[in-house]
Amino acid sequence: MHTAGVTLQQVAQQAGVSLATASRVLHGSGSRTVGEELRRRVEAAAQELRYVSNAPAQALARATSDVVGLIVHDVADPYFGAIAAGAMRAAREQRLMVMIAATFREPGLELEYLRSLRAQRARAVILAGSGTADADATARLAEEIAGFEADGGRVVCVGERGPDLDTVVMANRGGGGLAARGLWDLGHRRIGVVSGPAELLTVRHRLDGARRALRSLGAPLAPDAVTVGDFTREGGRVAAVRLLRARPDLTAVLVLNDVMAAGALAGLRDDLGLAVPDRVSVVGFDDVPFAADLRPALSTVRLPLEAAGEAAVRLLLEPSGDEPRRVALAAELVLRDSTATTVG
Amino acid sequence: MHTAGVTLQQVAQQAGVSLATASRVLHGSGSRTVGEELRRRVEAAAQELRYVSNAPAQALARATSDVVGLIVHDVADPYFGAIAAGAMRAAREQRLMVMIAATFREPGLELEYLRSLRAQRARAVILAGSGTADADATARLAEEIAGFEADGGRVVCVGERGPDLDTVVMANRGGGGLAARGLWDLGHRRIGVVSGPAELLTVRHRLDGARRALRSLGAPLAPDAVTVGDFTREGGRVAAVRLLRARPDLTAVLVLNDVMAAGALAGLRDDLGLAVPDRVSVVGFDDVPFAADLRPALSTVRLPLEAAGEAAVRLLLEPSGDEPRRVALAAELVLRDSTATTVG
DNA sequence: AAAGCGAGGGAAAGCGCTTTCCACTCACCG
DNA sequence: CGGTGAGTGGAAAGCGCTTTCCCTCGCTTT
Repeated sequence: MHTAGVTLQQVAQQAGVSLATASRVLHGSGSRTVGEELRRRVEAAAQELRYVSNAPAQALARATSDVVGLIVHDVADPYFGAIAAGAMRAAREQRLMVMIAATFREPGLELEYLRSLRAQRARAVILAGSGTADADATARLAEEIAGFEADGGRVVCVGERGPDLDTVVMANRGGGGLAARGLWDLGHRRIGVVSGPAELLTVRHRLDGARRALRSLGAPLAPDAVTVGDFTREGGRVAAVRLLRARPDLTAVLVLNDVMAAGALAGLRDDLGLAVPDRVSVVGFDDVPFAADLRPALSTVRLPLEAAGEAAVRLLLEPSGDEPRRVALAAELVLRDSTATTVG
Repeated sequence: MHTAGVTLQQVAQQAGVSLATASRVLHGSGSRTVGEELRRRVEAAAQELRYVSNAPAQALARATSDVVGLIVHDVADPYFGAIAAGAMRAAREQRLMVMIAATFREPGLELEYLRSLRAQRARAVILAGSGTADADATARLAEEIAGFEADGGRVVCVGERGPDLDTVVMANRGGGGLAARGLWDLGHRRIGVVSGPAELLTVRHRLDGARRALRSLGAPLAPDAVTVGDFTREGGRVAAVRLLRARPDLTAVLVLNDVMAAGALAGLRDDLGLAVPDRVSVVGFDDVPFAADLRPALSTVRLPLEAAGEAAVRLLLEPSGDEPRRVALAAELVLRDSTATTVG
């Protein structure tokens, strides 16, 4: 396999120059120049032989590559899709190749892929998606990250993972507060939360932001006003139904991501027959592309997902300093049709 | 960069064995066995030194790698998200790494990424997303594909690209027919189509399937009943509005993908004030995850997207034969709430 | 005019790994 | 008992490229 490839050696021969010269013409890193005549000959030969350089060989000789890894939970999730799109756009400008790995939400896989990327001698990896509160998994990940960096690679996170890592942080706490206050301003006093798995840091922060805001507003979140579901559409549906059965007095619910919110909307309508927003207001989180197309159009906390992907790639290019770098991205509350004022 | 890595040599030394033996223990391809005692020592040493193999070096020595490329139009598009998810799941089982490249719908980029993957000595590449009818671009792509295969790589397409390529074909024609007949069976006689860019093969086939079905039903599609828009939500909205302004007598419209259909639904409602499905029925194409969450829930032609991604990876693993391989995947019409019977 | 210099070219030493040979050790058999 | 061959271990030749070091050459300096 892959035996038939044309080598630089052959190009050099055909051009009547040395291997070194051919290398300098075709992949030269600037420091050395090659005379006009020879340069022309080499380029012509490469063209003619349809030479394609051998990236692994280059990576070996240079001890670095143009590959950057992107580890996400799920490629089909619009949240990660948006981040990935931003990252790939930025990567393209830097002529980097992006290698995406999906963990399907298994922390073990995350570790495995990080190792694999390390084996690839990827120049950097972006860890997108929330870290978990599982101390053991976090420690092993930290160890692997340290190893990766020791090998000279860069690691940047999108979303909180730990204080020593370069990260693009999105305003999860801030967004949670924004949503809670937005609901409050609409007159809502009995607000519930449909949360995701508590071990996800993102979820914790969002919930925490909402909780604090509500407390400072003088209406602390009751324990039975929070319910947990899977971070999927179905999880959102089930949890929302459970929440409103337990607390039928709630007039508004904050759902901690849009995909779950889509499920919640369906559950409230189809399973419970509750009108949104007349009977209960719903606010989502993320503002994924389809949020505006749900009916009622979903009010949600917008996170600059694509920008986060781009920021991550930019961060990658800066050498890591002594201080961990942080880029903070703000959230914004987008009120659409799933929220209404209440007299209650 | 990447200088600090532990090498196999060091592991061998620490274990007191030769490089060859260490290689056989750690990456051995089965043909040779190593004695119990030495094997144990090597494994212990690797563990202790935290050895991580150098994939580029392996790729160089073996002349093959574990990377497979996946070229899509847009990672944020749920259509590709689903295909990618299927592919990654299958790849994982085979311990392959998937490298995703997004072309953002520029044919030139597709070529560039294919070259780049070839340079990486990727074991295979999956070309997802429709080919184009542009003969020049297709020819240059074919040439690059031939080069890739000459180097020993495999190429598999998802969606029609050319008769000589191994491909996973989805029933685009069949699906178009299904949708048309479905609408017909609901009593619709004046049916329009919101199409995507005509140079996309997928679009052509879908349109062609609908056209044929309608013709055989005795109600050929009038030229002014077809309108073209961008393959995006906004493109769908604009085109649908244009179509129904030009042909207000239409009682049903087939939109050639779900993302566009979401836009069409919005346009018909907000711009034109036309009730769906009472005044006009809408059928989409693909059945992306959010289709059921649109209101009215979108009737659509379901394509087995994840299965297609998986099938592509499986196809990759089979050696390419003399005959190009084809895997055909069926479409299915899913009737939800955006379609209704009409009295005609 | 001798020395110094910068620029362009090539030889060759790796980069870290796989794999082909070759060497050696033991049964085991004729 | 030499011969045979299976089972193991190691030496070493690459894989295709980058890069250091050295050499030559044509000029400018003093």
